[in-house]
Amino acid sequence: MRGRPREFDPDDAIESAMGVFWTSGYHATSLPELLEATNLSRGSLYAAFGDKHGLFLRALDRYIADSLTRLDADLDPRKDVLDGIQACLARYVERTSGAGAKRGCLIVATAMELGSQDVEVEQRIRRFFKAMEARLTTALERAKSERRLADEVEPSTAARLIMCLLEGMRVVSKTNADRSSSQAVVQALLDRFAK
Amino acid sequence: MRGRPREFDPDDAIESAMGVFWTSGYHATSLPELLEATNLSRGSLYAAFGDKHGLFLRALDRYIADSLTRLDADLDPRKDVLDGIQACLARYVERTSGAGAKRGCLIVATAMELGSQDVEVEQRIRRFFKAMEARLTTALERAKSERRLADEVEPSTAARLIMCLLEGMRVVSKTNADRSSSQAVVQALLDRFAK
DNA sequence: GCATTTTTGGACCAAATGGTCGTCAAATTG
DNA sequence: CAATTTGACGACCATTTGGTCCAAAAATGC
Repeated sequence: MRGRPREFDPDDAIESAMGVFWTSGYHATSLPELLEATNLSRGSLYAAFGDKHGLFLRALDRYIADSLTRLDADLDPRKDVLDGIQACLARYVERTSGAGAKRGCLIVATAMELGSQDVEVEQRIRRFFKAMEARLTTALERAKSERRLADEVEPSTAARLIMCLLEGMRVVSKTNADRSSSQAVVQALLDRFAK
Repeated sequence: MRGRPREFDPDDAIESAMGVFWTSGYHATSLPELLEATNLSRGSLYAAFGDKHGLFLRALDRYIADSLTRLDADLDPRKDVLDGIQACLARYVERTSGAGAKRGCLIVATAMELGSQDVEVEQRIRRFFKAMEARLTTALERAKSERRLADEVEPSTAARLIMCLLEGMRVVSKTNADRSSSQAVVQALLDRFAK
């Protein structure tokens, strides 16, 4: 027998929970906040996700998946490589300006808060950075083969550099958001690395 | 009348507290942990520092002061500019390798955890980044005037770029520490910006 | 030695924490 | 419809949280 079906959509709940974790971080988010955001009762939440930690992992997975989806869209191999990279950088400029800047990035915040204490989280963060680095490397290798990169620029190193730069922008812009300065930074980067 | 003098050194207590906050973050650090690390009783700690938050601010101030001191040592205007910048970068490579990498950076962690919720913290973090950016800018301007910088490199933009890159390295290396890769990144940076 | 001042340490507190559980409602299936 | 499975809800729980307070001790200055 199937029994009574769920009244709520787990995906919606995860999405809502993600928003709270994103805004407040893991430890600073309390169960009551999660319950209010998801419109769930304690019982339902625990039945569906195990516990706070389990729900957090689901929310983190969602955030990571979204990020990689966007990255893949920007670096679409059917588009012009440099345009793709530029689009990717532009997205980060956008995210490090205005209201979005203050909210920061769930991945960066989680890496710093739990990265070295929670193995399940650590795995996920590590994989994300590996994936991001790999995608950037692929794009840069393509650019290189098309002779669109400055000489002596090694794709995998440049990929790591760009990744670090972008994540660092998210950190700094948490308190020192400045669109034009972010803009100038990525422009300077392109000027130095692209032909 | 003077009354009974303190039995402990507040600076030592701050130092110990800083270590705990550095390892665990603000919210994840409990009073008992702080008491054990500082060897203080509740009463003494509250009399001396007000509350957990007050102690945290003192610890953060200490960490920031130490960081700026090191930066000033590296970028000493009496030394060769490029050597100074190189030393500064090398220090970050060191800090993003091995055990230190997992511990991360208290400033970055705090920026992400409290940067947009705690005004006193926000101020301190903002000032730190401003200070770091200013010092890098000054150094780069000096390099520029000595014609040691690649043409078209604008000091203040490059300073912001380097700062973001370094802080980003601390984020990424929290879970993906790799000395040779950090090394390669800063080398690539220098290759592209210095003459 | 005495009075005063300050520190110390821990008992104590209210509030909030994450988590469990039992009861009732609801939908499905035969 | 009846039986059964499952979900929803909120009361309840032990623990831990950050914080207060007070009695005792210790060092000072007179």
